Amino acid sequence: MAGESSSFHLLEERIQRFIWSEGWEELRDAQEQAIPLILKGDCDVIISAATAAGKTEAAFLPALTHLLAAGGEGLIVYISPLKALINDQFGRLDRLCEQLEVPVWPWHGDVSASTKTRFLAKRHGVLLITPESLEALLCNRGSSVAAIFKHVTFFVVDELHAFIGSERGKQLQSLMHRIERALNRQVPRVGLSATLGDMKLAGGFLRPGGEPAQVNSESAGSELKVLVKGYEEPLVVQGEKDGNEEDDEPVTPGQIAADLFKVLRGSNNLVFPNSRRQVERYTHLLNKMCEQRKVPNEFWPHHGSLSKEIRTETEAALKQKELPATAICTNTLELGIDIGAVKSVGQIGPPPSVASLRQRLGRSGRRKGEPAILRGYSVEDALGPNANLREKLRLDTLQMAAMISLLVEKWFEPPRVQGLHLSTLVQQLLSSIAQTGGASAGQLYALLCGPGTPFTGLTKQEFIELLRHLGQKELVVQDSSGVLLHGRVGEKFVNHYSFYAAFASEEEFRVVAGGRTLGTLPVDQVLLPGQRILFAGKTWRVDEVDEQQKTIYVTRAKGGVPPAFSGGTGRTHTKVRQRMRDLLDASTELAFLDETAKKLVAEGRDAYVRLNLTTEFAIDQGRELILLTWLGDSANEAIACLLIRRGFVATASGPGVEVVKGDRSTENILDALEDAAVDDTPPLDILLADVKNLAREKWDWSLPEGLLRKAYASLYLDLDEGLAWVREATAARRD
DNA sequence: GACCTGCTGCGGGATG
Repeated sequence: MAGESSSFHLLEERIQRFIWSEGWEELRDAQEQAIPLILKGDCDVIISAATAAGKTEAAFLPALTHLLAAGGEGLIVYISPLKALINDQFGRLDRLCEQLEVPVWPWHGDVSASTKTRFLAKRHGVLLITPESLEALLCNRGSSVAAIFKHVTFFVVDELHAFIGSERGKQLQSLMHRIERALNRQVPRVGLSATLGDMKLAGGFLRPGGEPAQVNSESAGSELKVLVKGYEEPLVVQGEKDGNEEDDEPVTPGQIAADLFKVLRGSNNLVFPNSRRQVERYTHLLNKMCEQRKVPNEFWPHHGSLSKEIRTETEAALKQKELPATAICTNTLELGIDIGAVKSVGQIGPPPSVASLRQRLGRSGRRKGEPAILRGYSVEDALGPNANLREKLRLDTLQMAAMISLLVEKWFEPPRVQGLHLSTLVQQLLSSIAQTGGASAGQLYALLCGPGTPFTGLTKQEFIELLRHLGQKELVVQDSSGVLLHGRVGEKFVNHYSFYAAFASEEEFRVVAGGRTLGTLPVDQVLLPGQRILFAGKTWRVDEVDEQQKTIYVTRAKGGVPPAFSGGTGRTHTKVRQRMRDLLDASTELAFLDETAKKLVAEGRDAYVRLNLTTEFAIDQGRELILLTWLGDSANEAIACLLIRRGFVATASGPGVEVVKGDRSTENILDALEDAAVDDTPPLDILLADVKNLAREKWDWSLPEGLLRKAYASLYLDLDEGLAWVREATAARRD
């Protein structure tokens, strides 16, 4: 190592000795690159490297060297999205830091108050903390913030991609910013991630307006093996049931479980079936198979609704080396908690995104010379006389194939940094008032919305409008000298511990039909009267949405035909949809598909040709017209809004937009599209005037309508892309 | 027909 590594010699002597004693043969590429950059302690750095490529060491070896060179009284603040990750990192760092005589302080909700008190007395070393705990520190110890963080030398943000695009990410930006403002100096920020689609965008997230130094360590091109198996769920013929409940169960999960049992036993693996319900179903099937064959169980469940004990048990089964273990899990096992390497990753149904698939696959093939193995399972319904467009085109299988082909090309979705997250601005305003004991509107605007701040771009006029609105809601009040304080309601929120999280716990609408509650529905879809929803196995028409009572009133829709597209998982990017269309349009063989999956793709291609989809984009389905755009969800939703504004009932749905025809013809709808194409781009207040239920984030309920529309559009609508499609599509029609 | 994350201060009582 001494001869080849230049960075090794830059490290503090005791750190060098630690590396020798660990028996590391060489520094990893990311570490070699990052050490000289971080060592200087004067710039932001973003490190993108594969899982287990030693990213945390790449940050900490030089950061600790820098800290020791400055006399050892400095503080490194490491911020993690998970408590479990803090516990893991504490174990890894504490051994090294003990030899350096640098204290390591874990700080999250499960950490004892005595540890926290001891840190507050010492204030140096390495602090491992969550955004929520940091928020609590700023809120409750506002007057000491400058003293507590006086000697901070670095912010290290782990799993950066897990923060981008969410309220929590905006909160993190704001917390680091507020500490810097309290100190009146910049603190170098180091961001770590395995999955950043666009380093420039991620850099702008790490520091608004910033351009950090980049360390991009491509994984040494470890080989990827992929096999996708197709399955066809037979049609249930009406009248054939004999009352035996077993007959109602789909048959493909049993077939898939049998395959998993056969190929996964004897090794460690992860299987992602995309929902908690499916996790339960597959774990149950696999446990039964182990039992029937009188072999020890090797299959363990892991998802967010399971108790901590059960989750820990599954993690322990994966970690121990004596017996093989496979976890059936949701994305709880996507982030970097320590479960060791796995042989293969199973994916049942299309993954939520290419980035997520890549993150999942990062758990496999981590040892030198071993390939990463992906086993995909794709299920389609057998085609009957009533098959809808989605089924005919075999869209799930196409999406799986498109995502894998993009993964192989090393493409994945860029981080979604465009969201304004004004919900979090409300939280940060209330928290800043707690921190300072009160502040003027001008001070708060400069702190949170000025140049280089997390909420830059909000005009002073909009800010005043927001403050007025918060005043009406009694979240803030202004005293006679103009200082803003907590209002009666604001006080209540801030003084409860639930205030520290920037994200809301799941909120659901009740679905009511004729005075009877059918159940609850999570609020993640635009709803307006006239829309049809699928719920409890039946189709309904939405009559009224009561946002105060959080209730959706529905009546049975005639016919009972389920919607042609029923929305997918996650938000699908335009690039994925275009790849799906390219695959339908081509005849190339996809080598990673088995015979059944190939047959399914061939059927999709046949339907694509038969329906003339090479040239036609408007597909008449009788009750609805489907506009097949092959765009991402944000563009489709923008197109739906353009039509809603012109009096239609339209919904973004899968690769297109579904428009209810009612008493209007296909020509009427296409005429409206043409009008939208030639008109000026409508302002949001007009575009979203009739759309209800825009509130998505924790504090959205407290925003004035105009800002709520702006916040919603920033995250969910791509009007430019939608309009570009409308113009192109209607131009083709005129020709 | 998705999924995930997080949480303080204080008072009362027991124990060393």
